[in-house]
Amino acid sequence: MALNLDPEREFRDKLETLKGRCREVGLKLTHQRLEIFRELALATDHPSAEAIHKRVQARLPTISLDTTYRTLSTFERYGFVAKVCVLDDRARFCGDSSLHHHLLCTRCKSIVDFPWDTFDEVQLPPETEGWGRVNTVRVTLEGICTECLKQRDHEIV
Amino acid sequence: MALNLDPEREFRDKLETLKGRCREVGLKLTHQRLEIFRELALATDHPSAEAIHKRVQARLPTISLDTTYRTLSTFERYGFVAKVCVLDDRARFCGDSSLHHHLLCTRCKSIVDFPWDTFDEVQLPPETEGWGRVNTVRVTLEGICTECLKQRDHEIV
DNA sequence: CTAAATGCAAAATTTTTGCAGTCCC
DNA sequence: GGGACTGCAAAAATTTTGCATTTAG
Repeated sequence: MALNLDPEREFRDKLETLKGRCREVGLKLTHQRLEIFRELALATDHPSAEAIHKRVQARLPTISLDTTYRTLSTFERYGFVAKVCVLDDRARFCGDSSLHHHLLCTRCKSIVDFPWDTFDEVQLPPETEGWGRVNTVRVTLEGICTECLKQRDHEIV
Repeated sequence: MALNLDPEREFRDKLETLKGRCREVGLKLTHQRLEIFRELALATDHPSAEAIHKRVQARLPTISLDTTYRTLSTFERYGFVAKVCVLDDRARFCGDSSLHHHLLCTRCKSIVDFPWDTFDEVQLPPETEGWGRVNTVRVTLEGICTECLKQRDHEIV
């Protein structure tokens, strides 16, 4: 959702950050990695590894699917991108590693980000005390998006 | 977490519900389905399809893995069990279809349920308005459980 | 120049499917 | 008894890996 008035500008900033991080940890910034990162940073639809691969192929026709997997895995390990789960079979990815939550349409599997500032400071319930150290709070709202509600009226779920 | 003073008793209640629901929708209650349901209803660790299969094999040595998959899929379609996502590769299942949330240890991948009564009536942020119809609110707290914190001291995440 | 990354092909893993026989209702 | 369900085997789908070659730093 996070309004993006100048996506290209924002992308350039993200790219600078990426370059810096890669230098810090000794990762090489190849064409393939660069394009995969661009695709994810500019995408708003949380594509799967295969979808990312197809999109990147438009710019780098020779990129292989396994490199896409390897790169996503590497990026995820360093926190440059995030894996999002859809209760489906394939993983979906997110170029925005800042804190946000997800709206998931269980019919068309679309995912939309949304912020929830007041929730970010919410107090966790007492039942979670003693469990360990909580690092991230992820809220997923499941439902049916307006598009799908329009299309087919009232089926089951 | 939900304290279970008499799991067998509670299981019998769940079983009656299952029988009723199956009759309603015309599903046959086979040995295989019964044992898969029992395993999940009594489990607290959100096993994978393969783990469920192995456990059920102790009682039904001839049950096949594909039947396990088919049954879990059927049960999920009817809402008798739930699929839980671990950002890992394999799906994990939950025999408790009532409203609750999850604590996920990113190190050992253990999942613990917890209730959050005050949260259940929380007001969603304005950014979600107009998206569509929200059916479920799922909160996942990611972190490191005490067991893992004890074992290996302070590694990266 | 050198270690790391890529592409290819092949494998591993997880999940699904067709079909003949079996079992619940 | 009849249609739904199971087991078997085989396939499909997703993700990972070994190795020779290429490339970034």
